[in-house]
Amino acid sequence: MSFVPKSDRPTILDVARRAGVSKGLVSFALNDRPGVSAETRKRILEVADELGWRPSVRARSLSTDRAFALGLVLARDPDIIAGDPFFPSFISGIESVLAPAGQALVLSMVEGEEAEARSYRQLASHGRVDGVIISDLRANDSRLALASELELSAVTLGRPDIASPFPAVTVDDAAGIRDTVAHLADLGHTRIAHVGGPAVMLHGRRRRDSFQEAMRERGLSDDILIETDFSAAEGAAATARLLALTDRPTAIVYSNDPMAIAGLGVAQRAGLDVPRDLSITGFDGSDVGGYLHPSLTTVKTTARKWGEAAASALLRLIDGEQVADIDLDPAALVVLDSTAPPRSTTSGNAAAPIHEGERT
Amino acid sequence: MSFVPKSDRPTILDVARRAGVSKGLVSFALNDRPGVSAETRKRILEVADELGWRPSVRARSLSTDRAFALGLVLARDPDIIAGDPFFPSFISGIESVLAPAGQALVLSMVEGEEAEARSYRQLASHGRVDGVIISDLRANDSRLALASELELSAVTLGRPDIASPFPAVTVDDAAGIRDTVAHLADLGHTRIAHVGGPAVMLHGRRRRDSFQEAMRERGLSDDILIETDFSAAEGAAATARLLALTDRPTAIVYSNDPMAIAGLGVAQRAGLDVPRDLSITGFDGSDVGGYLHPSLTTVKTTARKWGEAAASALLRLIDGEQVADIDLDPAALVVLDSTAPPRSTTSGNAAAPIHEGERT
DNA sequence: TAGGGTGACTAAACCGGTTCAGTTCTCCGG
DNA sequence: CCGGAGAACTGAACCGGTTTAGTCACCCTA
Repeated sequence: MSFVPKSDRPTILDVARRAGVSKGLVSFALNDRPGVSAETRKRILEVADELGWRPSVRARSLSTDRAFALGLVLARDPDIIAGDPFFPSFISGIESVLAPAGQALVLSMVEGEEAEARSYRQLASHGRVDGVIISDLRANDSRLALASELELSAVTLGRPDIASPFPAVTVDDAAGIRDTVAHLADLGHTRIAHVGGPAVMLHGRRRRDSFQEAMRERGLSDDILIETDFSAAEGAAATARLLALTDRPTAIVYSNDPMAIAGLGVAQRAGLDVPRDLSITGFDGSDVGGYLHPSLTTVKTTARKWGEAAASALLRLIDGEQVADIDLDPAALVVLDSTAPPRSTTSGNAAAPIHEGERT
Repeated sequence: MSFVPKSDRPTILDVARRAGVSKGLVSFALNDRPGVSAETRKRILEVADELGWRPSVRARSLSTDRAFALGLVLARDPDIIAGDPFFPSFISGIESVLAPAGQALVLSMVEGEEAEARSYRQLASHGRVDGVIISDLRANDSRLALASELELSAVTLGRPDIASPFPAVTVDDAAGIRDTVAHLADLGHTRIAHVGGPAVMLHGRRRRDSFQEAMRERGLSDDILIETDFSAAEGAAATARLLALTDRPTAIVYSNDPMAIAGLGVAQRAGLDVPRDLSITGFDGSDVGGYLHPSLTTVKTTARKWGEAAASALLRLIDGEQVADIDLDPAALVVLDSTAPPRSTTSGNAAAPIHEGERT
């Protein structure tokens, strides 16, 4: 009859017995609650340490009705997210806050708004998360009401267009767009187009509005606009349409990098010299943009910081703190080689022919 | 004294009382266990449905010692992941299996191997997940032993180079590389370079080995190799070095798309005409590659299917099933415009000058 | 010296499931 | 007609924490 070593991790009861107290007192000591004498607390913590005891998240979860986890639901087409450098950096920012706090991130990637709502409901009803980060805000976004209904805490990325019970963590990308327009206008461009994201997405709309505002301020016409779904495919299609215009723009401001890169390809395939025949700018700063020929002038946002700020705000909110809106450093224009003065400031008709051996 | 409506969700006890049975029996009925008569089971399930009862994941978690969640730990630099279209599609594939199964995905993004190990330990000790998907396998990967030690179930993406207790879910990317080399050789290329990922990563190494093998089979020299970290930056640097060779290659096979795109930019900036002076191929098939000028010949892997297969294999494994290795459809070459016959098959010295108005 | 207040601590209920040891009832064979 | 097996079901322990009500010793005050 040999001694069987107990392989299981110690529980609060092991600690209590070893310290000669009740398990309730161990719980008090651990959670810094009053009613424990200083020396007893010390002894308990020492024993806990000695035994290598870590309280079970599951048990705490059941008794405190908390998940100790945050949720992020992404509802965009994976192919579009794939081109977007935002989320990996953003998530790594979240993670850097969560890991030290002993919290976890539950990620859900779905397609379509119904699946999105279902996902939120599932996270809530399964008690998987205590709060959610609401990204890619849409106009009149139903997720605000949904999160309230589900009694989830939440922070929004950007400020909603409707009354919101949740703190917003914001980056002023309007500044980046304004700088972009100013940069192009200073170079001498007057016909500037904007290829934007879906207007139903607030940041898509905001960038478009900022574009128009900046154009008007300069006395330039603000109506060469095309709305897309943020995909490279639609960015390419939009570019083709713009280049086919009789009085075509000399510069295009894209709302993200994948579209700008696709647009660059389309322009080059049409025989245009970028930036001499056409200036191009992106948004969100992908790594690869800097290595294109020409390298891409873009607006860099600080996705990682955004993730950190959102996660820590949400944790504080869940802890019952009052959390105010947070404004992060504005997005910054990075000027590289895809922008230059238009070929001829006065007469723009010396441009290269639009059509040329296109394939596909 | 008014009646206070009970806002909380029903528990198993509510169901039991309403059905006139003990809560144990409700549990049996729910889990399809023997010992419940057909009509009683029916009644219980009806009552459960009527009350809208869903068993609490937390409570089940505590009593069954299961998390009902899977973990994915990504240990690459976020900037590198950002350029890689693989993970979003992969994750969406995972999700499509998990959501209907009532399981969740816990995602962790860290930098460095120590942080990676810490993350696995935390997931395990907090009981956050029942199993993990091990991606980006490395040579002699310590995570296999770690997962065993932590008593986590696991599946690996690709076959490890050491004995593994876990099922592998594999895509034969060797086929894609072989096809790529065959395609280039058929076009008449003889000096073909390979810009690969880190050799410590098995898929980086595998692609390189496949490249060398395919080259040797054709009787071509297989030693123009550069190893990188998969980043656009190193892809660009590698390209610059290759172009500076006295007898420079007429084609470059890159191990992922971001490097190929960066390489394309470098070549063009050096005044080369791609594909006439230099053919270029990518790997993994980013969305944007198809819109570049020239559009990028690449190898498309089915990331989404990979995610589905890995998740469902892992769920079955956790359920105690025996799971065999799974081989998915091999990666397929997609020929677009970035590959063409070399300018001159016999004498290659009519190439354009390397240096030209470079900025940055 | 009784009464009241306070600090330290314990016992037990509780969170919402699962599981196991029994209990009851029915049916069947000898 | 009795004994035993098996099906259907119950009651309670259990998972590992938190929380509340209550006990006890001690000190201070009138």
